[in-house]
This record gives sequence, C-alpha cells and structure tokens, in this order.
Amino acid sequence: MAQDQKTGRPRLTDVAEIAGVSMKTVSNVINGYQHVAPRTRERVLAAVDEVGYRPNLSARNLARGRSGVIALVVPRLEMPYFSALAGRVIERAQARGWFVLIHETGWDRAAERAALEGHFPQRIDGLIVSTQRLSAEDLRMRTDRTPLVLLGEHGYGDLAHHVAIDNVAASRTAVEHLLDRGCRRIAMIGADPDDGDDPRMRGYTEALGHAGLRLDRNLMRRIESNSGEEGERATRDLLAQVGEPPDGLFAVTDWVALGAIRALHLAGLHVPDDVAVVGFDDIPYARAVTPSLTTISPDRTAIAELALQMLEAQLSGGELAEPVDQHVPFHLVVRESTTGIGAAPAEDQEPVA
Amino acid sequence: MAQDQKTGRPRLTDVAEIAGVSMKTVSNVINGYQHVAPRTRERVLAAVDEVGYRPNLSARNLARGRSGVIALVVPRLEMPYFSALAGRVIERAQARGWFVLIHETGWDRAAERAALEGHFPQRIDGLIVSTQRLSAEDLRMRTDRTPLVLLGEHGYGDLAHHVAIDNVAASRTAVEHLLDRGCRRIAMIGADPDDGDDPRMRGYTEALGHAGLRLDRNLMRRIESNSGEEGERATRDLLAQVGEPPDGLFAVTDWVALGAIRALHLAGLHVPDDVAVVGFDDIPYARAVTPSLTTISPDRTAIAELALQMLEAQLSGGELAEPVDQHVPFHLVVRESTTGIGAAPAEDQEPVA
DNA sequence: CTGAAAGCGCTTACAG
DNA sequence: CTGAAAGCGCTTACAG
Repeated sequence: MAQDQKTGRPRLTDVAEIAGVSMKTVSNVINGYQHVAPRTRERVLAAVDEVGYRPNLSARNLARGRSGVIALVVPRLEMPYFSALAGRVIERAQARGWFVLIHETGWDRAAERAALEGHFPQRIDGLIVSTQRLSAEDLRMRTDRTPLVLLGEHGYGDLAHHVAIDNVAASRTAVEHLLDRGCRRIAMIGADPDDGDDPRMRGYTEALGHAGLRLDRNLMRRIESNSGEEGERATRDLLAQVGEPPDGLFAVTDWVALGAIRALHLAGLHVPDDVAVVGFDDIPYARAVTPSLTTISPDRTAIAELALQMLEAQLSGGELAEPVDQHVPFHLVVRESTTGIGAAPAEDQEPVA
Repeated sequence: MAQDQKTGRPRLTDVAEIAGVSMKTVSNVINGYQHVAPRTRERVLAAVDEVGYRPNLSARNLARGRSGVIALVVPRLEMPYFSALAGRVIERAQARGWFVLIHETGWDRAAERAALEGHFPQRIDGLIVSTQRLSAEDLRMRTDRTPLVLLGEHGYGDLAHHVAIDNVAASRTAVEHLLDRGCRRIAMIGADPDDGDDPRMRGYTEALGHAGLRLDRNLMRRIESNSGEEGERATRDLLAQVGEPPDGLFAVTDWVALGAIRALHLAGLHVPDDVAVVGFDDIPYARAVTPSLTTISPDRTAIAELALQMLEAQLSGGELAEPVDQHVPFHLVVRESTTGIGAAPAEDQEPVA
C-alpha cells in the first residue's frame, strides 16, 4: 500500500484507492458533507478504519486557508481559575481539531488591547479573551476582524459575543446562603459600592434588600486587585474600623476569600463560628484548605463549549454569528467556611500532585 | 503587492520579490541557515519587517513532514503542579513554533501506556510524559519511535530521556531546614519506608542520619495517593498512634502538606509552634494559605526548556539524542509553616482570579 | 452523486 | 552562495 512519503502514515489517496473512489468522495465523507450514497460512505469508512487514517491537519488547514489555531487570552495561566478554564477550552478545541495558543497579558491594559487587534506570533482563526479591563470603547475601536468571544464578568451588549454565568444571580445566591445561615451583618470584599454596573455588587445589594436589611457601607470594601493580599488588607481595615465585626463575609473571588480568612484568623475570629465566609470561582484549593471554602462554582465546561460554538458560528456565518450575550449554569458548593469544620467532609478524592 | 490568496497575509514569495532574491534564499535566512551573504540577509530581513511577514506554519510543517505538535501527558491538568508545568511547557514550545496537545491520563496506568505508544488523535512530533506509574518494563516494551522525554520523580537510566530536580538533595534540604529550626522528631508523610529507591525517602533518611538522629518508623507514613485527603488521614493516624506528637513534618507534596496541616489543626496542634511543616512543589496555593507553606520549589521553566531541547535533539539526531538523565535547579522557599505567622509576609503581590 | 485537476505556502534536493 | 521546480496532503470550484 502506498503511504505518506515522509511519515509512513496513510493518506487520503490511500483510503480512496482502497475504497475505489476519488479523493473528493473520501473528503466528503470525512467532513460529513451531504450527498454521499450510503453504500459509498460505508465503504469509505471501512477503508478509513482499515488503514487507521487520520487527516493531516497541516495539509487541511493549508488548503482551507486557516491556521487551525485559536488564541486564549488570560491574565496569567498559573492562576487557578484560568488554568481550570484553559483546561476546558483546550479540551473543547481539541475535539474540533483546533489548537489553543495561550497568551498571557499580566493584567496589562495595553497587552489586552494588542490581543484584541490580533497581534500574535502566528495567524489565528479565532480569539477568546478572558479579562476585565476592556471598555466598550476598546471594542468599538477594534479593526481586526478575527472572530472574537469575550469571557468574564462584564458583557458588552451587541459589541461582542460574550459568555458568562449570571453574576448577579450567583452573588445573590451566595449572600442568600449566608442569610440562611443566620448572618445579618454581611461584609462584601472586592466590589465597588459606587459602581451600579458591578454585577456581584448588585447581587449582594439585591439579596440584602430582599431580606429587608439595610446596606451598611462600612461593611463594603473595594480592593485594588483580586489578590489574597488585597483581600487580607481590606478585611483587616474593615475589622479595625467597625466596632462590631461582621458575622458573614462574601468575597468576589476565592483567592480574595483566602486572604480575608487569613485576616479574620489573625484578628482572633473563628470561621465560620464568628464569621461565615463565601467565595466565588470554586478553584481547586477551595476544597483543600482548612476550613474548606463555600463558593460559587461556574460551569466551566459549558463556558468553553459555548465559546467554541460561537467562534465556529462566526467562522461559518451561521446562527450565532451575530454578537450575543449568553449565560451558562453555576451552583453553590457548600463547605466548611459556612457550616463548620467537620460538618462537611473534605472532598478531594482524587490524587493530586 | 501580491499576497496570500485566502488570507491577505504576506507570503514568502512577497518577501522574496521585495528583497529581489529567490524563495530559497528567504527560507534560508528565516531558518537561520549558514552561507547567506550578510548584505543579502539584511535585505531579506528588511523586507520581512516591511511587510510584517510570519511563516505559515501549516505550510512549513506540511513541507517538512512534521505536525508541529508535541503531546504533554499529565494525570490531570487542573491540579496546580501540572497546570504550572504545562504553562511553562506551552511557553517554551511556542517559542519554537510548536503546539502542545495536552493529554490527561487520570492516573490510569493503561492510559499512560497507550500514550507511550503514541495513540493520539493526531500525529505528534514528540512526547513529554509527566507521571509516576511507568515501569522500566513499560519503556522496554515501547515500539513507537516518537521522541520521548520523561518528567517526574524517577529516572530510567538509559531507557529514556529524563528531566527532574535532584529529589534526594531536595528532600534532604527540606528536612535539614526542619532540623535547623530545632525539630528533632520529624515525621514524613507520603514515602514508602521499605522502598530504598524512593528519592524523597532517601533524602529524609540521609538528613536524619547526618544529624545523628535515628529513624523512627512510627513517624513515617505511606499514603495511597498524593491527595490532601490522604495526607490528612495519614497524619491523623500517626497522631493517634504515637504518644508524643512530632515537632516537624515533611510531606511529599504541598497538597499532602495541606491535608496534614488540616489534621494537625483538628488535633489542636499549632503550626509551626507545635509542629513545623514543609511541603514539596511550590504550587501557587502554598503562598496563599494560612499559614503559608514552606516548600521545595523546582525550577519549572528549566524543566520545560530542557525537555524541549531533548525533543529537538532527538528529532535532529544531535548531541542530546542519546537518553540522558538531567537535573535542574530547585530551591527552598521559607514561609510561615516553619517560621510562624507574621514572621514572613504574605507574598502574593499579583492580582489573581 | 462523483472525478480530475489546480492550488494552498512552504522546504528541499538538485543544479549551477 | 543562489535559483527553478517538484512535492508535502489536503480542499474546492468546475465539470459531468
């Protein structure tokens, strides 16, 4: 049997020869095009199986005028939320024969804008950007026409495709859980009380409102960045300034929550007996720390899958080609930081390194 | 100016035309081949700059008979050690125009062996496997000839290329640090006392030996997997069985250390005042938890870079083509779990999500 | 519903 | 040191 000259692997031609059809027909079958006689299709598939044929993606992409590469832009891959997200994006992309070019911006605004303009070391077919600093203006200014999907807290109306959980509902759920546990003085670390557009702030406000509690600005703290250090600082400041400590605390991210817990700890407060804490993101550590962290868990697989579908749609001009804002599911994971140590068992049953 | 028919991007031909040379010459310059007249090279580079030329990797790989893809095989990407490693491998691969196909085995032995045999959804040019369960026999049985580099604790002599830190020296360093802090009853969680080949066990043994301390088998605990849960269980068992608790504890991984700390905590022991703890890996969480974790930090960038170099060498039949076992640097990061809370400040200065 | 042929943008012997 | 030409393995109008 004739084979790939350089690699010894079967080629489309080999399959065609065995099946007794032309290359075009094999191509049609492999790419799932219509109008192939059922019997022909079967013969082709049998031949594919027989020789173990796998398409050469370089050749395919070259012929199609595509690179077969999409870029995923994140602040820093090493951070748990983004590595977990990247894992799912890579997985869903692989299922489509795409590779993912990971690109880190380091939270740099200019780097994020450059990414929007498609400035990558190689040509890409699509772009997924997970970041918070972009403005609507940045999007309007964009000249590059590479298909784009935005992830992250904020949507941009019809300026760009966007996938996220319903952050308002998720925050409300988190705060309602604290209310259910009997908390009445609930602090919020990491949202801007003056930003009416901040979805996590709105969820917090709504939950307290529904419970008939008044907002206490002394219990809300802005932070410079979603870091543990900032969470710790903001919580320490809060404790120093309010007479009576809060009995519940909602942090914008798990990492901020870990910092907040550290501050509570150093102030001699017990979690959750003195202060119950809820985070956001469900990073792997959330279940490994003591106390393990109650948090909002977004469906990352759904985020990745939907983002990839949106890219595909833009490439083919299909249904999802027009910018849309879509929500994916989330759920609250209840752990020790709101129920008490020992009440919920440690969950991490998988070996880890 | 003529351009890529389908994408509008400049091609090699365009550069050649502008520079007034043949495609071959441009190719020589771009690929850094010898014997191009300096003035010709300059003209070509100027033309490359002028049009912003970037090679089409699909075309290059097709012509070269390569896929431009290497596979990275890990148990689970989401686990911090592996995501951090993957980040570095992706980075070093990108620098060479390679893409990384991430492949998860879920700690399944059969999946690991299948990976060794090159069973991937697409053709790959090289294989990096980070896992612990492979045996020398698995390696000898291997029929696939794809260039391979192994990562992880164990080397395999001349059976395969291998990159790692010196695990014996690293463990010794960890335990010596505990000795320096005055610990005399040092527990080891996660090594097999009966496995003389276990490098982390050997480092532990050597350090105690040098200090003139005798080994106490009651202080050594095997675990089923490197999970927090197992670390917690083993530590709880240890505390229940020894009369006097240890004053120091060395865990095979950070995640195991987090579990151990949880057990100590629940037993009413204070870290580090009652028991000082050292982990291994320096996962991002190590610096975020309370107390932050003293640990061994392997140079992951060096691991990734060396692994890529070894793959390149095998592909080109160069110097590193013969299987070698190479070490990369590590260092001890001293944090609160051995020095006390507040003694070392929280380090995470970067915003995280 | 299927075939024959051109073309995607590179690299690489082969010549000079 | 450089050029002209074939070839990598696909896809895709174009014909039938």
